[in-house]
Amino acid sequence: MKKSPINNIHMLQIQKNLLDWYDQNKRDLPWRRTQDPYSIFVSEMMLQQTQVKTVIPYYGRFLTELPDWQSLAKAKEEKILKLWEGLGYYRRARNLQAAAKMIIEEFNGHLPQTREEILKLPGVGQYSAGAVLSIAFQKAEPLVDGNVIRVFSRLFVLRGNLKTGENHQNVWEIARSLIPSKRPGDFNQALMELGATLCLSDNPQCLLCPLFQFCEAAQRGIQTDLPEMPKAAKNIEVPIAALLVENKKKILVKKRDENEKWLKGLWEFPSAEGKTMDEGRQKMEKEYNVMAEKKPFKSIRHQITNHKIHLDLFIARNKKTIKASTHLKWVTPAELEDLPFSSAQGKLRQWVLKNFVQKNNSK
DNA sequence: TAACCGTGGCC
DNA sequence: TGGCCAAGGTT
Repeated sequence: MKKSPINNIHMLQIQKNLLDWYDQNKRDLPWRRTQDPYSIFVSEMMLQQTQVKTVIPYYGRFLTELPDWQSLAKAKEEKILKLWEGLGYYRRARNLQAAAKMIIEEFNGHLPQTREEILKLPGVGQYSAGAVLSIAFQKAEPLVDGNVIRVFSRLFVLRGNLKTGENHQNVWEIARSLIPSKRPGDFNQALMELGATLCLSDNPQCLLCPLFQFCEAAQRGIQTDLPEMPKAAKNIEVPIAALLVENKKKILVKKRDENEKWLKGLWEFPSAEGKTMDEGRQKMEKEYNVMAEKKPFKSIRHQITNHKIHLDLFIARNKKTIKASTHLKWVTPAELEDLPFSSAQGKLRQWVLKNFVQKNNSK
């Protein structure tokens, strides 16, 4: 174990300055108004790799519809995905329900209060375990997220990629050495709050920072050089052709199943990836035995992590009726709106509801 | 271990 | 406007 970069006096002052600053400056966030472990757990799942501003509207809606472990465990997956629609990383939503079921079946309806047990829940890693234990149960458990990494990298001038290997372990050890037994949840949140509001990646507000006098990087004027992040992966272009098939005022949609690579359980216009858009379109014509127009009805560009998706929607005429199944469905415009869609295909849906359906109804 | 999973906001 | 990134987890 590496020696901590701080002595005891510094540690106490850092704790005090940070907590005092937090008390004066913390944002009024909905999950800071509750002590309910379930609500806090839901907030932490939503906040994984997702900014506070994005989560806020989802959080209240979700808890109104699914206020406790029981209702979440019993809910239809489709309902949960609809509440999650647009938030991304949809595996989180499915894991959340799996966690609710496990809590009811294996933990007597209550969140476990040890790191070892809470880590057994799907979708809970070291960060979320620390967050829930400290915030909901006042356990002196540390947490490390992107904010903490950025703050520590500057406070102690930690170099290299802090997200992997030995460096990452070191950050955790510092976090553990710093956590106070009094108000651990507030301390953890204060650390993240600092990273989210002052210790910013691009333009850190060092003059307002309660830790300025302790910050090694600020003293040396190298705060914008830290943290040292690895280069992002190169983007990959992905053409995807989607079909708009209509019959008797109903539209054909497909549910993505379990062997899909991503967006599992979400609905979409039937679609196929190809090396080129032409190839994708022809795949679809063959699979559904339809004739598609050569020109797309609507074209969307969408970024998913490092994939640049070119999504084209082609109007198709069916030669014979396509049979519905569990994964293939004919829906009315109203039903179409109620299905959980991904963001990219959701844009297509919006366009269809606005332009295709209206035009169709008026003739 | 490193690549993969989504999205909207930001400059 | 294109590239980068955020209260991470999983495999």
